[in-house]
Amino acid sequence: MRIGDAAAAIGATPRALRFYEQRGLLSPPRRTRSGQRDYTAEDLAVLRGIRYLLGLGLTVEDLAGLADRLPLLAARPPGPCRPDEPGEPAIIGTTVVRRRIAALDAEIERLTRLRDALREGLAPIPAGEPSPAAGVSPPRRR
Amino acid sequence: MRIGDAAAAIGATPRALRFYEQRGLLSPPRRTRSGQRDYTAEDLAVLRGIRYLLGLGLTVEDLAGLADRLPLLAARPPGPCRPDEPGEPAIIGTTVVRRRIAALDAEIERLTRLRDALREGLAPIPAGEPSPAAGVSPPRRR
DNA sequence: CTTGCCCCTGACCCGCGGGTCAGGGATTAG
DNA sequence: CTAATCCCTGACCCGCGGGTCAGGGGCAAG
Repeated sequence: MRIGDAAAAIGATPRALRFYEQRGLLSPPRRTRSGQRDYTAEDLAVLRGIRYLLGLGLTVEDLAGLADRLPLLAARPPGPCRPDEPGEPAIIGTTVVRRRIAALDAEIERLTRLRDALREGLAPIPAGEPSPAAGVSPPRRR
Repeated sequence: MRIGDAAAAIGATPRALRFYEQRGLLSPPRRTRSGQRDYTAEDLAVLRGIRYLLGLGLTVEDLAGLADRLPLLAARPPGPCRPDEPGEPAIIGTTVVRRRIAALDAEIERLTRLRDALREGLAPIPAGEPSPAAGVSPPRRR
């Protein structure tokens, strides 16, 4: 299956598939004699898993760190993950996922505070220099 | 007052001050004969207002749309804003602020759903193409 | 006069998940 | 054979709030 059809099958674009490959989320698919990418059904399953996890809020970088487990996840019989089972792909419960949840929590709290401050109305503008940690610019990770 | 001192006084950088000026948040300050920017106390007050509102979550673009009201806000005696008073700078209660609050609400809800899905554990990967509206990529405004 | 710090403008850089183009080759239908 | 459609790589683009550099001028102290 060539890249255009594969992309359409999972609801993505050819560009996205090449991008995932470049970032190491997906092992490079076979090529035809003329150099065109040829995706197998297993590749499609892995790609669906990638899209699913991205949709859950994980980043491309997160998934690059889990790349070796992604085929296992895709091959696993459907059903909720049991992180404590040995042999589970253990995507959930990994450090990456816990960190992402913590990051989401922090971001949610930050936005909630902002919204409340804005809703509260305009308090007097503090005279001194605003605390630099007040974060006028969004958090630059790493 | 030259730009370095002005920036230090409000807890920003010279670059940020030039940036606000370029984006129309701040009316261009006077220049010395040699072309250096010279900030007055009123300029500093407006700048503090800008930093404060940015810290509340408004964007530079939002403030550019309110630029004419910012000096009024800075000159106003301190105290909470009463949006219904005539003559108030009426920053709060303007369309811009309501839109920003709505945007924050939407973003908070989106992140909350993501976090819950991630916390929930790994549901089976849906077989079909993931709904393209599921927003694997963050919302591209406008 | 020199040294050292400040200021000027213009231009490119960041993260993130790709979109979009440019220039060239492959595949397929008619 | 030709035309249409696909695919390849490499490079630049987006928003956002500035950071950082490059190359040149200003200004005060010693």
